[in-house]
Amino acid sequence: MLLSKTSEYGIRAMLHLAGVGGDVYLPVKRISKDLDISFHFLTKIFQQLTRAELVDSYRGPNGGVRLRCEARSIAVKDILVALEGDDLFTKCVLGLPECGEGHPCPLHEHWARSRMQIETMFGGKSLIDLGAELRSGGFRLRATGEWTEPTK
Amino acid sequence: MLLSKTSEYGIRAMLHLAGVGGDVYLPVKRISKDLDISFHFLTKIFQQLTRAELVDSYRGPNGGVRLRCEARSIAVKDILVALEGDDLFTKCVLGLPECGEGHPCPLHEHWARSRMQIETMFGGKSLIDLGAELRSGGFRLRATGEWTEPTK
DNA sequence: CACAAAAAAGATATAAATGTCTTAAAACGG
DNA sequence: CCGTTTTAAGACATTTATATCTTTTTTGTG
Ligand code: FES
Ligand code: FES
Repeated sequence: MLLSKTSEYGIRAMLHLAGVGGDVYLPVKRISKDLDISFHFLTKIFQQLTRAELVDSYRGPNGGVRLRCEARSIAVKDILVALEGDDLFTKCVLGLPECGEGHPCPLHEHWARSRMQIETMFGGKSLIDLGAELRSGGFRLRATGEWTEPTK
Repeated sequence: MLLSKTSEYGIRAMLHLAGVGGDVYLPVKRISKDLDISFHFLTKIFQQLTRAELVDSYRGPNGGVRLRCEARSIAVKDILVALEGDDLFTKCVLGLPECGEGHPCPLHEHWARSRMQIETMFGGKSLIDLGAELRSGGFRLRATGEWTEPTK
């Protein structure tokens, strides 16, 4: 309910890249196998992330995708904004137009606070940091099995 | 992105009922006009809420729907759970099965905390209280125009 | 009983999200 | 220059969410 499949897959894939780290290109095919996500669907998602300049892509043998060097401090929030826009961080929880103090819905005050906490949660930690935690072990990015650096 | 239209409409309609208060039945037709929501769609939503025993319904002239007397302390969270299940309050933010400390995703610790704050936010205030605030004025439940008690 | 009001239920239509398949373009290696 | 690997792009299929329309059942009123 909270996030779309597109966002879920996108975040998982980006965290996978963050775990690998470095400046090597990882083929989308590889990622889709490692994380058990539909290859073609994931391709579309990475096309969006490439256009949003969060990843570099390169074609041909030894090609693939990797985190952008220039934007290594990107957070999960940036992925969400690139894939879905910033609705989650700006819109009225009841779907009313122009959320603001001017004409609040009955939940506005409460939601505005929650919304900020969510924004901090998604925005507070960089992919770099999350990638390091991932390498330190004990986390997963797919249904079963702990995360491990992809071999080859 | 956060809530479905079903949930948005359902919450708005229930808050409208809470604002009216009392034990009078309000026709769905009336609510749909007051809040500018598709009548037939809203009907389906109230059928769910009736089955979930959050509202009483009554057919025929002077019929309609009203908040259940027995469940006057219901919160927005109860509406959400009735209409969409408790995924928002239990599931992994990345969509992985069996969210828990046992096999956490990289966001688990962060999300688990946010999730609890969201649950508190939606669960903390009763519809009764929100209805009273609504009557005190200054809030809206539709695109434009402050909320007012429906006449007739 | 006849009629109108209203929820309940069912059928259908439309739009959006998700998923799959095919072709094209870029890059590399012989 | 040819074949392979890879992203990019486009076309299509399936499923789910949203929306509308029609029919049935219950209830009250005259
Ligand atoms: S107006 Fe509804 S959350 Fe701001
Ligand atoms: S496992 Fe992902 S939020 Fe708990």
